[in-house]
Amino acid sequence: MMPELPEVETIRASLEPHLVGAEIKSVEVLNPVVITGGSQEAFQELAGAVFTAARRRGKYLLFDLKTSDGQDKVLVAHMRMTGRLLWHSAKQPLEKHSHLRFNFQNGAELVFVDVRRFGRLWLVALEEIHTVSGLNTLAPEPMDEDFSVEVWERNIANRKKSLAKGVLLDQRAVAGLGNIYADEVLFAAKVHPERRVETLSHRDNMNLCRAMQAILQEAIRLRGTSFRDYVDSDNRRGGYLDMLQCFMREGQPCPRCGTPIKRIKVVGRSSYYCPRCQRRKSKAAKKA
DNA sequence: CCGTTCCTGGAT
DNA sequence: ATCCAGGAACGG
Repeated sequence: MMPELPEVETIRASLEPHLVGAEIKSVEVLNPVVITGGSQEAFQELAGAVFTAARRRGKYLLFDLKTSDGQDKVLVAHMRMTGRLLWHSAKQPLEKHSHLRFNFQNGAELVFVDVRRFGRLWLVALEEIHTVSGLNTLAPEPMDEDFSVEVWERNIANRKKSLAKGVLLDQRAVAGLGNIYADEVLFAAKVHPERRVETLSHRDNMNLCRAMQAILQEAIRLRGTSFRDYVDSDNRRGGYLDMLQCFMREGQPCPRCGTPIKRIKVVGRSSYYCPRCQRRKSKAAKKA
């Protein structure tokens, strides 16, 4: 559930060795509603194409393809809430809510399954990749060299009245965080989810950036968080669940100070935080 | 710029 | 039977 950057990266990494070099035999569009970019026919015309790379950008998966007539195309996938991309080395009966199936020459198959049908697929020419909604306005990767506290501060400069939680979830401010890791980052940086970003000190912003990088890196290492039913393409669960400090821990003692974790709604999302470690007002604001 | 909408299964 | 979860597009 809720694939965020670490889960999407885990899916990418687990798919890469299977997918790269695999030649498509046929594509079955079982439910065209998940196709946002490209037509049903365009997907079916991928027969003969070969996957050449498995990339990730934020929560988007980018699968490069070379068609049989030499065109460069990209299959873009966003899992949203419940999307799954499953690799089967041999044919299997279609499970419920299967929407698209790639059949490969070697007998393997790749199935896109999504109970809630929020997930989206695009098939675009490589040079048209910017037409994928959200991808063109996506902020830098928090783990990349071109991300820094300066970039972060620049990206949040025009939305000073916004709440910290809302900005962490905004893919135009930083790519890849969702509800789980946003709460964990705020906890690690000791920032209240409802803090207005204009009140954040440079030190707060540094702590936030450091927390993003450290938490995402560790979550990737542990293959993501399987909080309900998230699995990677090989049906494996992630190991970060036990590392969660506040998410889904309402009423349980804060790992730092023992104060019971609170749960509130912020920008329409459940937000878990420690009311003692994460003060709503900055120290400077309280003195004034 | 915030609230609403999409969608289904699981919880109550 | 009703409510709730939530990423991102969309509308007021």
